[in-house]
Amino acid sequence: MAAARTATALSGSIGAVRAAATGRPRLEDRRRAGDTARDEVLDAAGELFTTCGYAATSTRQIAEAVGMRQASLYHWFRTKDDILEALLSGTVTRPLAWAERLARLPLAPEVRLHALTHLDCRQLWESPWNLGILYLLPEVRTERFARFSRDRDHLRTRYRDLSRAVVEALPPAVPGDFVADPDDEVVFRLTETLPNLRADATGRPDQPLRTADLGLHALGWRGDRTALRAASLAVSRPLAEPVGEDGGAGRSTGR
Amino acid sequence: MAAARTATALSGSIGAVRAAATGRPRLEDRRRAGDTARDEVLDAAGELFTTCGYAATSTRQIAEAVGMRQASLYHWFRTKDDILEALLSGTVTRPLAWAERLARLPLAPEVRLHALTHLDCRQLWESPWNLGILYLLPEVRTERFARFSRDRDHLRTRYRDLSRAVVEALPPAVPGDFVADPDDEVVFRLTETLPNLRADATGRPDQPLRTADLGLHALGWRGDRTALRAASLAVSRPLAEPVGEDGGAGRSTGR
DNA sequence: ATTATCTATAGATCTATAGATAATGC
DNA sequence: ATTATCTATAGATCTATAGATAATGC
Repeated sequence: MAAARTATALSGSIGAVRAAATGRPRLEDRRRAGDTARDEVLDAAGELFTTCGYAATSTRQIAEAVGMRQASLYHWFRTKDDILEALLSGTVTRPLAWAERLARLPLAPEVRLHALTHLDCRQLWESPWNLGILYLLPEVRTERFARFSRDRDHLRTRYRDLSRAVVEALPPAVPGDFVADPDDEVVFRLTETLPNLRADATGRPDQPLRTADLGLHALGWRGDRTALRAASLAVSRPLAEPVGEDGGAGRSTGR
Repeated sequence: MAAARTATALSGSIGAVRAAATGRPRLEDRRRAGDTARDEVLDAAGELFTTCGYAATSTRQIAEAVGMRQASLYHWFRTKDDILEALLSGTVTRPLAWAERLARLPLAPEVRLHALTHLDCRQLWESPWNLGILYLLPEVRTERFARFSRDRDHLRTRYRDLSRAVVEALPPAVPGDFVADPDDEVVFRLTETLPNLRADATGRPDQPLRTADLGLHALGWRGDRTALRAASLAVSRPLAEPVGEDGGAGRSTGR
């Protein structure tokens, strides 16, 4: 409880006091976000993978960024792949849980979809590193990361189901209307572009909310936007919390 | 003219007869699309970079895929980076040229935008390899590829200018309408998702046309879609041709 | 003479393992 | 005793260069 940290106050991202550590001490001071060494590694790897690329980042660079020796990484991860997988699956489990819970709440379909989009986009937009750009790494489509790919496919299906529900609830289309065949993938597609936007550093702070609006609009939904936003935000807040708030906490950086 | 190729009939992608080659002969037969050895290398690298990743692909693998020795690559490219840059800039010069020419044609803004989107998407969709997924490689945001990034920014600006012209020509918004502030980046964003769609092998064959429609719709344009398509296709056809048809020619493969 | 390939290799890395060591916990 | 680190290194690989060689062109 009283135990003072050897170095910076940076234990956990929230400044909580860390218990005195067991094991041989590091040569260098702690400098990374995360309560465990494992989290520190993930933080450093997140930065390096998103800025320099996966294969282009060596385990030595990761270790240096953490402040430990290269070989010490292997106490926490069996292989380099495992580090990438941990990062990837960390981004998809939460949206999946959100989708599941939203599906069971008694809400209008457009509120469900809007809330999911908003939550998902906010995570992509505000997480410490722009992890979304890792999705398209060719390496990721390898058998090695099949589990992650499957999870992401599930998420896509959630989006599609919700989109269909919204489309079915729409008033019947005027014949000759522009979108006779609404594209039920458009919301997911727009969500997927957030990492691009963020990489190009073009975005404004409210991009997640805008994207959620835009998606529903592209789907053909034409209700009262203000009411929709309010309802969606009301559901989002309690949903976002309990899963753990490591995400938006720390830095605002994150090319 | 008569000169028979040593091996397969695969000289050029179109089966044209290649002149007898100067220089020491290869140990292995030709097997790649492309008239010059340089093009063969680009074809192989396109496949490997998009499926295995850039840094994860070694120059030896590229050479093997071409059927030459690793060191021979360096007769055509100074470094491995140069290969990636050639592939990248190959995808962006054409859309830029299209945008430039479209801007000078006397057309309604929505036709210009639709045509550009359609052409650009078709290239992304039909080129032998899914080169679009290379855009997000973290390596690409390095100083090394600044030229490409600048070109792509120009293209984005073209999209934005055209989008603004479309939005300005719209009938004045009904107050309280969903999109009071149309997002003039949405068309470019949707175009950017084509590589994702293609990577996930979800798409239908008319995806480029659908995306062009979808973009205008998301922008708030509500005209006669059939007429728009027809006008856009009419402009697209002559524009697409003269730049050279290496793109859509060859295989239909291309994870 | 020019060109496009070849063989051989230097020098730099990179991942992962083996085993030693310096803390705490019991 | 357990844990988290350290040092040292094996073995594989990778990029790029130097220089030889086998064709065509003049």
